[in-house]
Amino acid sequence: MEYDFRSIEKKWQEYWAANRTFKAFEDSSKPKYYVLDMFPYPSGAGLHVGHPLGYIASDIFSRYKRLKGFNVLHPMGYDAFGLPAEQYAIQTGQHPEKTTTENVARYRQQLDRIGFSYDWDREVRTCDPEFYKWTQWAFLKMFSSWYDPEQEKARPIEELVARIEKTGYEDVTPEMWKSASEKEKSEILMRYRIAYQGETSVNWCEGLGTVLANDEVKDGLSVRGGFPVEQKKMTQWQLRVSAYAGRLLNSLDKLDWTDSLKEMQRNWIGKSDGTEIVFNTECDGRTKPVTIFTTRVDTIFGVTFMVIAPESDLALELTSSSQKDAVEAYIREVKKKTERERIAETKTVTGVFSGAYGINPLTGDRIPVWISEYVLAGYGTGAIMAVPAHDSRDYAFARKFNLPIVPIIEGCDVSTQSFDAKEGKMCNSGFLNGMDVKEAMEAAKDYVEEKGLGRRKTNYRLRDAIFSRQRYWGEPFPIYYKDGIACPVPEEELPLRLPEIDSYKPTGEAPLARAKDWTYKGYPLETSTMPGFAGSSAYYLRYMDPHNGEALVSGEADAYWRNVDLYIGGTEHATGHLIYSRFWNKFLFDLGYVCEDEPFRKLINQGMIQGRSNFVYRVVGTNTFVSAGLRKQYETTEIHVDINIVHNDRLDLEAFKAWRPEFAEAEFILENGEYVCGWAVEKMSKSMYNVVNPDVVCDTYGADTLRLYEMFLGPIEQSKPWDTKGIDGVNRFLKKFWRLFYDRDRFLVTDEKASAEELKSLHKLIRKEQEDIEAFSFNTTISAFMIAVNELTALKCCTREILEPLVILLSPFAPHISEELWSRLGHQESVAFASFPEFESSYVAEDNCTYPVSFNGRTRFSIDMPKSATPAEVEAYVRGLEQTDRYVGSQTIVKVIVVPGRIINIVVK
RNA sequence: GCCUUGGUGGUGAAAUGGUAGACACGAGGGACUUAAAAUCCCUUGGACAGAAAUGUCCGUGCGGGUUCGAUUCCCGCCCGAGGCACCA
Repeated sequence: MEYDFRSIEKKWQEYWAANRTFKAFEDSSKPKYYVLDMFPYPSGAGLHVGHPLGYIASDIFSRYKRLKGFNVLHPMGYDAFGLPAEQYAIQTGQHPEKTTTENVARYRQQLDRIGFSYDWDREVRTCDPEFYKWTQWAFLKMFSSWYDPEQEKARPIEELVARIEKTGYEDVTPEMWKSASEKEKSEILMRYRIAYQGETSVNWCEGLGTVLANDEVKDGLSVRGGFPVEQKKMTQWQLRVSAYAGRLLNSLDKLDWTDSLKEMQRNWIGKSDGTEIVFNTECDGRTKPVTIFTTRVDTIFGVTFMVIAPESDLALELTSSSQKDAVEAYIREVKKKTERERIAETKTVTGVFSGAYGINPLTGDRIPVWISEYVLAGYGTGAIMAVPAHDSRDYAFARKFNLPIVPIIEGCDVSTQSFDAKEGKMCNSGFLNGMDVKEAMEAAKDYVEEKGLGRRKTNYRLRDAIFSRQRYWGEPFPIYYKDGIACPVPEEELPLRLPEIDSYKPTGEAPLARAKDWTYKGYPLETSTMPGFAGSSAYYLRYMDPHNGEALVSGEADAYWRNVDLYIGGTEHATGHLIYSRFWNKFLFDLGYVCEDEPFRKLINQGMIQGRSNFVYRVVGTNTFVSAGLRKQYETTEIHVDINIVHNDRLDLEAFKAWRPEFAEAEFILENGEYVCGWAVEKMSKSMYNVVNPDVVCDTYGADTLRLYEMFLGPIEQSKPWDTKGIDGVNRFLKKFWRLFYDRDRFLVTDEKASAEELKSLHKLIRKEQEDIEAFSFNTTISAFMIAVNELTALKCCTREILEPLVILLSPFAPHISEELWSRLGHQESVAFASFPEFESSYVAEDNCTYPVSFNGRTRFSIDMPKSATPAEVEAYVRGLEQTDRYVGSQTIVKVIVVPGRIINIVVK
């Protein structure tokens, strides 16, 4: 009986589905383990071989953990709201729900063919009202909470109201509150709510007709669609993510994520410790204190001017009547630029003098105030003190506008560039003179605080997330407007279902504004919808308790599953989803809805699988194609050819002729009787004919081969091109594995005792597999498997004692063939319920081993010693050779270095 | 510019201070077969010497350093990938 993967895989996939083999229960007798994949967006193109890379790795780990006695939660779902479905709806008029449902069905079919151990009873879809009910619920919780900086956590907004009524809060006094109208009260609270509405400069994308979050914009273009993005002041719903900046930064330390990813988040959060300090300014005889932020107060004696951001309200306030026209013209100029232009022009220095002067609070110097776009309104206070001698941006500005440059560090040369380094001795700096820069940085901060001129301040670059989108295919906001006041739709009324609309075409207004009766109790409902990251921010919690109608997750389910132990997905979510999820989770943690303050303990980023395109070379002006090796002799054009008609870079000529009508009469110039195609690594895409569908691999080789091959390709974290060159190797391995059990129709397995050598092979493998899986080095595990199977084949091993554990060991990697052989070994239950075999070192230990002996690193001869010999014993033996051995005897031994079981080196004079 | 990564045969890669290239692909040779497929065996980093067994030298992007010994650790450069980019 040959290894017939087709029938085997079909049989076991049906068995797993029918028996709910991988259904997870809350079982407190076992330790839990939660393995999660980043759920896919179900696009129309279907799954390609890149998607399953991470899914296979997580599935292997899940199955391994089950064998190790853990109760494993391994769910899957779909991130189903979002722009592509809506764009498609605009083009075709089809309801996004219809295309989404179709795409989901296709994804499911493709996923099932690969044999994943998902508990499909826990599937979630973000566009399902029963799911987005909880997205809306979380939003309402954020709406009715504020961030208490003293307790450093979110609290119900009622507590803030109580506090204002009693003692006042910040600049709101109890009297003000008492006399405030409903509308004014609403406006005051909006300044504190975690989910709030506020005017801000937003990324407006005309092409998509919506605003976008910072992580949805790259190089001034929208990530989806690549349309230009401009800055616009608009009133939008926002999430106060910035309040959590410090906590998001600090708890990174305890996460088991890669350093590069943590670093990306640290940069994105962008903490900087500095000082806020007040400069008095005067303008047309009026004075006004202006607070600036700096990380280098120590350079305050080198300040020669100040700069205000053009978007800042201060810009016009500090403009003198004589400079009014110039400043207004400059601000208009700046506003006109798109984000992309501003990025492109970062090297050009622009600015205008405001007409105002500031007073240096330490020196009393009178310095000019300028306005320039290199200062950002959204960071710090939107105003800076400029120290051209020690800041490269200030330096460029001072050079351009001929402002003085005063160095304050001894011996530095600022004739061609600024001296930014934090080293040297201070000079020209009053009481700081003679101090080391590092010392001066602290001394200056202390001084400013003591004199009451300013205070230490930590700033973050992380901005609040803009949460509304003027689109259709997203979660509606459970907010209605009563006399212009935003009011929450009561929780009991959730989900607030997405209404039907006649047409998806953008008309400049939000699509929901066209929906009939989009009202609550006669009041108009919010017409924006939530962004893509809303639904993906807490989905991992929903998997714990997916059918609960009363809560996002019950206290019991949450207390048992806690958080995700292993999360696998791409790095592209580093500054989006992975920040928002952490924020969302911390918020729910603050209110006591979840018991862990971080959602994902360990995170692995799988690399991208790129496409490997093939080319044929058409001789210009003919229908003749020349093989790649000979193309230099002709003038040719390169044409992408469908990789499905190329094998190992050799073109299937007949298939090529049949591929396109225009190639039916094609002629070929061959090398060695074959047509060799050129190749290149490119993004996997339809237009380059390099997309590999996993179904095709499953058809030709089987799912087990696909799984093994994707893992054998190299380390999971690494990006690499898809290349089926080596796939025959793992396929051969599976056939060999099968032949350990079957010689044609003869079942070979016996109950004989295993030999010492066979046991050694097995136990070496057990140890290696355990170590490698824990370290996520699946490619080396598979290598170890190949070695073991080759050894056992050579030994003609056929004992149950060896083969039974071997099947268990293979099952995480190639579950179908393992199930089949497991049942043929006479087991009634799935191999998933077996236990991982125990490693016993006694089988592996060798009696003797050979030490290569080298002198000063050069190998001379070898000695045989028992493996159990200690380094001291080996050394004593070698020194004993001094009398008899011609090498050792002729030299003076200085030192003998022994590494157990490996190598011995003798240092001689 | 800054941060994070990575650079090893024809190819994917292994080895994280101790015999570099495990394992696999591809290639070449052989066995079985009428033939093909499948399967199995041998060779396969480079150079040199030898009839052969075998031996010697070189070799992990480049240049230094630490060490008895470096792909691995340190310093400086070159190249590729990813991220951030007027954040004061």
